[in-house]
Amino acid sequence: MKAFIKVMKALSDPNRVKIIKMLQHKIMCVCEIQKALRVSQPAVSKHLKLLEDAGLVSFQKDGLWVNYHLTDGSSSPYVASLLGNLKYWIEDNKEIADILEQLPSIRRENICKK
Amino acid sequence: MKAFIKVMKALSDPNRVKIIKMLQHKIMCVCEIQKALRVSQPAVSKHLKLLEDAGLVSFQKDGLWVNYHLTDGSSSPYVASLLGNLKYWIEDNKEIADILEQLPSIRRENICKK
DNA sequence: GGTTTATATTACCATATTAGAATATAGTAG
DNA sequence: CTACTATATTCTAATATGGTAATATAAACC
Repeated sequence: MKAFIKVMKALSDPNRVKIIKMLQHKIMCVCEIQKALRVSQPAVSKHLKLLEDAGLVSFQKDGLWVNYHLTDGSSSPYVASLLGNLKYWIEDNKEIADILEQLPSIRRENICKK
Repeated sequence: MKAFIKVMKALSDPNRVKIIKMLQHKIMCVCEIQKALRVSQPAVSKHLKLLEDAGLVSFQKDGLWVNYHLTDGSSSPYVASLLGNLKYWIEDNKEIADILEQLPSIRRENICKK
C-alpha cells in the first residue's frame, strides 16, 4: 500500500509528470531539467529524489553531471504499468507539447559552464 | 494534464484507496464506508467527493441513502486503466485484506437507525 | 592543497491537504 | 407543518507539500 501511495504521490505534481515525459525522450542532467521546467535547482533535485524513491527514475553519475533516466519499472507493477501508459497519456497537453518541442534545443553544453 | 493529476491525487490517500477496493466488491452507502474506515462521516463525504471529481466513483440516491459505486472509467483513459488494474493491485496488503474480510458483516441495517 | 562547478541538503515560507466539530441540507415519516 | 435521519458543507487546526535562498557536498582541474 505504501509503495502504491508513493507512486501516486510522485505522479501528483505537474512538474514531476513533465520530468517523466521528458525522460521518455532522452536522458537528462539536472541543469537540463531545470532549464526546461524553469524552477530552481533545489526544486528539481527534490522532485527527482521523490521520483527516485517511488521507483520511477534512476540516475548515473558522470563526473559532475548526474544523468537521470526512467527505470524499467521492475520495482513494482504500479510503476511498470504507469511508466508504460505514460508513453501515450497526456501527449495532447499543450504544456507537455511545448516542453517536448524545445527539448532538442536544451543541451547541457549551452547551460553549464564547464 | 489537470485531469490526470486529479486522478493521481485522488489515489494518493490510503483511505480513498480503501474505498476503491471496497467498492470493487459491493455498492456501499456513506455510513457503511464510515464504519469500515473508522473515520468521521464528513471525512468520508469529502473523500467521496474527491473520488467523484476524479471520475472514479459515482452515486445513486435511494431515499436518505446515497449509494456509491465505481464508474466504468469512461471519463478518461487514466481512470479506466487504474480502475482496471486496481482489481488486482494491493490485494496482498494487510489493511486492505482486513477490511475486505469484514466487509460482508458491514450492513447498513446494523449501522443506521432507520 | 585551493578553486570551480554541478548537484544535494537544509532552512524557511506560503499554500494545500486531511481530519474532526459544528452546522446545513435533503429526504422520510408522522 | 414538525421531527427525525443520512449525507453534505463549513470552519478550524494540524500536517504535508512545493517553492526559493543559503549552504553543503562531490568531482574536476589548477
